[in-house]
Amino acid sequence: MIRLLADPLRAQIIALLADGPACTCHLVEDTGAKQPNISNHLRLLRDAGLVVAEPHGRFTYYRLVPEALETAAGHLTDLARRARARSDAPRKC
Amino acid sequence: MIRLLADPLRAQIIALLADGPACTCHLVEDTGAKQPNISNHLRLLRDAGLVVAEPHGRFTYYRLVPEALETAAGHLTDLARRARARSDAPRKC
DNA sequence: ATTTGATATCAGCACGAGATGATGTAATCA
DNA sequence: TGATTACATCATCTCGTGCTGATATCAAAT
Repeated sequence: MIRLLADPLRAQIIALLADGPACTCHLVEDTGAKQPNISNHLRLLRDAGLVVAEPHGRFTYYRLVPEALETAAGHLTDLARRARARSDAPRKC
Repeated sequence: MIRLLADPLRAQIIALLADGPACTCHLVEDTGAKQPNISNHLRLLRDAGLVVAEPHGRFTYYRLVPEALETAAGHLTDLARRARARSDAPRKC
C-alpha cells in the first residue's frame, strides 16, 4: 500500500487532501493534471482504502483516511524498531 | 524517499535487513534475485541513506538506518494528524 | 602470481504504470 | 426537454524503471 504513496502526483493529491476534503475539480485545478488522470489516481487510492469518496450532487468529495496512513507509518516504525534491536546481530557468511 | 520503499524487491531487502545486518550474498540467496539486480537496488538505498555499506574483506555488509525509516514514518503520521484536524473543513466548489 | 570468490558497474532490453484523448454517465440548470 | 457541468471509464501510447548478461574490480586463498 506504501506503493501508492510513491507516485509524485498521488503524493501531491494526498498532501492536498491533508488540508481537508476536496472534490475532483479542486485537485485538477491545484495539480494542473488532466481530469482523467486525477480520476484514475483517485480510483487507485480509493481501492486501497487511503481515501473515501463522498458524492454531493454532481460533485464528489474525497477525504483522507488517517488510519490508513497511520497503519503505513506503524509498519515503517516497526521495521526501524526491529533493525535497532538486531543491529548487533550480523549474519555469518 | 518513500518512493524507494515501493518496489517489492527493495521492500523485501529492507525486511531482510530488519533482522540484522547482512551481506549481498545473503540477500541474493534469500530473494532469489540475480546479484547485479540486488547490487543496483542496494546502490539506490545507499544513495538515499536508507542503508549503509560496511566492507569486511571481500564481503560487504549492509545495515538498515532506523532514523531514515522513522523520518518517513513521521511524515506519514504528520499527514494523518493534519487530515484529522481539518477533517471538517471541506473546500467550497 | 594465479585463481577463485564477492561485489560493483555498464549497456541493452522488456514490460508496466502513468498520461492523454475520446467517450459515457449522471446531476443540475436553462 | 435540451444543455451544461462534474466526474468516471476506456483504448492507446509513451517512457521510465527494473531485470539481465557481460565485464570490471578487489580481496582472500592456493
